Amino acid sequence: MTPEARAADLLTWYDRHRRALPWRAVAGERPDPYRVWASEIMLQQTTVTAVKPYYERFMARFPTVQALAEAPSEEVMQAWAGLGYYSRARNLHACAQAVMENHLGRFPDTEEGLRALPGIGAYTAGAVAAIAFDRPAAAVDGNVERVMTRLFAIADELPGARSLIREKVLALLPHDRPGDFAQALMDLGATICTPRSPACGLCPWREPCQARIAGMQESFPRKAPKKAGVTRYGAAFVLARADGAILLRTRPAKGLLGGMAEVPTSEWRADYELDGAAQDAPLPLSWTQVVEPVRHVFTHFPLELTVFTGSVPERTQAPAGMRFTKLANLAGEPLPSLMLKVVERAGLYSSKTR
DNA sequence: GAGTCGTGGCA
DNA sequence: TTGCCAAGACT
Repeated sequence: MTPEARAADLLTWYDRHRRALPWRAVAGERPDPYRVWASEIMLQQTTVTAVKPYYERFMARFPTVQALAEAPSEEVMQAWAGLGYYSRARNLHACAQAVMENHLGRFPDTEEGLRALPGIGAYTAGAVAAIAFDRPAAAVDGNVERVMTRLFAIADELPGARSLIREKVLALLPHDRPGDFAQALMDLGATICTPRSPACGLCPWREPCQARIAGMQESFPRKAPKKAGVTRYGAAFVLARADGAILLRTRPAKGLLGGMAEVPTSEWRADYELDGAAQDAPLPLSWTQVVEPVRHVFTHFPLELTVFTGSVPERTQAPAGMRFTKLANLAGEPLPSLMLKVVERAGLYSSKTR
């Protein structure tokens, strides 16, 4: 079977089974590059289910690349709060500004041009070029890696196998409908060629699939085992002022939770000693330890924060570099999920699902 | 190439 | 409950 015929089988399947997604143009209509790009950034390492509500709110709030570029960064971070990987939001904002300043408000329509923008790597450049501009580009994400390693029974471990996978995708690219081909490959991976219990019986590529023929579909792709991180510990201080405000500060722009809001905390270390926690408090006063600590799991380490609560009179001024925010205005702060958990554990706030 | 960087859902 | 991981980029 020729590569063209193989691609045609996938496109036929796609025409029947394509998912309707908020950022996806209806068949036959030209997608908005801004919306395609924004959705691709949000979808990096993030499930469709998690992205949907964020995407809708984000588009309502920042309808155009110009609106996004002109927005204050705190507002962008607030809109992203809870989605994770916050460098994406910082790069997203920087990218919008670069598009306005260097590209007259239009996204570049080539992989190379897109790849040069902040936050756009090999995958996203290919995806936007293909989906938004119908360029014959390979968009190799986790779905595509899974589909291709199975189709060709590629036993090399990831990420080493990426270049080979990319070659395989390029060899299959149809000269018409490359955008649909990219989306079809991802839909196939997301709905049929799933990590566990793939629905091979429904797959348009079940016959040529080398992994399925060997009965080994679930053993692809092969990945090196990742090592577990060491748990870190620390203290978090929830200070309530008599007027119903709590003490917050902004984290440094780069690094973990960069640019996001937090309650004051100690350092987070594997050997943190709770006995001396009072010395790490933002103010010297009578702190009350909450019995059950907040547990949170980051990608590379688990964290256990012991929460301390305290209260101060209404006239109290915030220490340098910190601020008091009314609980009623907490939703306007760029609080990551971890910090929402901390404030909830202190008994001061109850957040609905974001 | 390997480490950093979030979160929530699910088996 | 614990472990795994989802449309990756950057250093």
